[in-house]
Amino acid sequence: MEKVFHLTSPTTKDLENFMDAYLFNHILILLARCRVFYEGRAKSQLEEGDRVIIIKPDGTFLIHKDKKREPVNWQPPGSSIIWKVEDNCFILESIRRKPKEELKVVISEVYHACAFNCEDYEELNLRGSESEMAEMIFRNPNLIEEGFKPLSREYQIPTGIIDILGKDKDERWVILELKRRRADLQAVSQLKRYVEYFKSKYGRDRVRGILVAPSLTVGAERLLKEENLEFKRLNPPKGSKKDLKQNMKSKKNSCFR
Amino acid sequence: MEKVFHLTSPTTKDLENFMDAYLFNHILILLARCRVFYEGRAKSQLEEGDRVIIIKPDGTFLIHKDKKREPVNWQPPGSSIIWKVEDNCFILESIRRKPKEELKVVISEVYHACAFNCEDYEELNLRGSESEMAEMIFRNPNLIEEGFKPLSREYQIPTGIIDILGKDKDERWVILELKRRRADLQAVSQLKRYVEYFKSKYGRDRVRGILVAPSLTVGAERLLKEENLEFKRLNPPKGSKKDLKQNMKSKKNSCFR
DNA sequence: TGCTGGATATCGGGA
DNA sequence: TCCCGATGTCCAGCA
Repeated sequence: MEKVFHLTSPTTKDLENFMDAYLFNHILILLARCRVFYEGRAKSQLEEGDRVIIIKPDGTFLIHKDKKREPVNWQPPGSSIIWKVEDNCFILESIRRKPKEELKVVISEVYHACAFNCEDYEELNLRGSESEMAEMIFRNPNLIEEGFKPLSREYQIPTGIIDILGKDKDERWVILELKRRRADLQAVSQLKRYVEYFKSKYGRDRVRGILVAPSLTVGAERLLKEENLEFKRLNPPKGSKKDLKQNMKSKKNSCFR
Repeated sequence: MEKVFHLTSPTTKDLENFMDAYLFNHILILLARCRVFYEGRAKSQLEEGDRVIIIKPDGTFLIHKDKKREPVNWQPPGSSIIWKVEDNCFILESIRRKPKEELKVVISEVYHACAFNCEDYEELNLRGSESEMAEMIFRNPNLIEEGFKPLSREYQIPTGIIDILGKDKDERWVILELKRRRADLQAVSQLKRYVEYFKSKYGRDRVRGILVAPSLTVGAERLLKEENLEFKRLNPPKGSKKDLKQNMKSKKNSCFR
C-alpha cells in the first residue's frame, strides 16, 4: 500500500472520493484557498486566502496561515467531520460536542491534496520538566536546605495543590512551589495562597513558603519579600549535553537512493 | 508561477535543490520518516517514525505526529535553518538565538514533499475576548452595578495590571478582574493580589474587588467568599448567531471545474 | 466530568 | 529587552 496518495487541482468529485477513502485513517493535508468560520467558546471569521489544512485520524483539525506557530483556527482531537459541495465550493465542517463548537471551512480551490498513511509508534521522551525537578528534590532534599524533609508530593488542600510539602530541621512546615523557568508574580501568588491556608491551620510561625526556580522576575522578588516568603535557586535537570549528542548519532539507516 | 511544487520519494539531491529553491519563500511540507532531537529550555528525543514536517517562510518549524492538536516538536517564528546530508540521511537543523534552542531532524526517508506559494492577506476577526468584555463594561457600566464608574483600563500597580479600576456609588475603589470563561482559583488569587495592594494604600474599607466572569469553579467560589471578594456574572459578547450565518453565505465564487 | 496547574507553552502590549 | 497576563489556550492527572 502507498504511503502517500496525492491529487493536484482536484475537482469536487475527486475530493469527495478522496475524503471517502482516507478520512480518519490517514492524515489529510489540503493546500487550498478558503474562508473560515468558527463559533463556540468564541466566534471568528477569516476571509479568503491560501492556507494549509490538516485533518488527523483522531479528529484533530488544523488550519495554518503562512506565519506563526499557532493554527489560525482548529478543532481538538475527537471532533467529528462532515463535508459537502455547495455553490460549487467544497465545504468542511468540524463539530465538537462539549463544549459545543463548530468550524466551517469554505474551500474555493484546492491546489494540492495529500493523504498520508502515518505510522508512528514512538512517544516523545522529554527532560527538564517541573516533575523532574520534584523527583530530583526527593532524591536529594539538601538541594533545598540542610535538614529539609520532603513528606508529600502534589498535596491537595482546599485552595489548590502543593507541589512539595515537607518540614525543616526545626519541624516547621515547609511548602515548596516549583517552577522550571523564571518565576513571576503569579507563581508568588500561588505559593502565598497555599502558605496562608497552612498558617490558618497551624499558626503563622509554624509555616514557611519557598519558591524554587532558576530565577525571579523583579515583581516576583519584591512581592516575595513583602510576604516573607523565600527563594531557592534551582535549575530543572536536563541530563548532560553529551547524552543527547551521542543519541543523535546512534542510528545510521536510511532509505535514500 | 505554480502554486504548489511537489516531489514524490525524492533523493537527497532532489531535496537539496528543493530547499534551495523554496525555503523561506514557500511553506514547505515534508511527509517523512524521521528522528527528532531538541535541546533548549528543555531537552527531548523522539525515535524513528512517520511525521508531518512544516516549515513556514517566517521560520516557524512544526513537527506533527498522527495525533493531538499540538506539534510534538517545534521551533517558533524567527528561527534559522540549515540542512545537510550525513550518513545518507537528510538532516534539518533549526536554531533559535534567544533563548538558545536547537531542533535537529534526522530524516531517513521522504515520502512526499510540497512547496506551497501561500498568499494570504486576511487577518482573523475574533469576537468574545476579554478585551471585548472590557469595552462592553465601559460602554454600559451598569452591567456591573448601579452607579459603577469605570476610571481606568489596564491600570498598572507594583503587583500587576488591574483589568478595570473604578469607583462605586459610595466612592469606594472598585477593582474588576475579568475572565471570558469560568473563573478558577488563579483568577481569585490575581484579584486578591490587586485588592491587597489597594487596601494597603487606601484602607481596608475603601476597596472592593469584583470577579467578573460567566461562572466560578467551586474552589474559586469558596476562596472568593473567604476573602470577602465579590462575583458578578457576565458573558463575553459574541454578537448574534445570525451575523455569522449571514457571513457564511456572503460569497459564492470558486475555481472548481 | 469538573477542577487544578504545567507548558520547550505562544502571543501581544507596554515600559 | 523584560515583564505581565490572555488564550477558542491544550493537556495530563486526579477526585
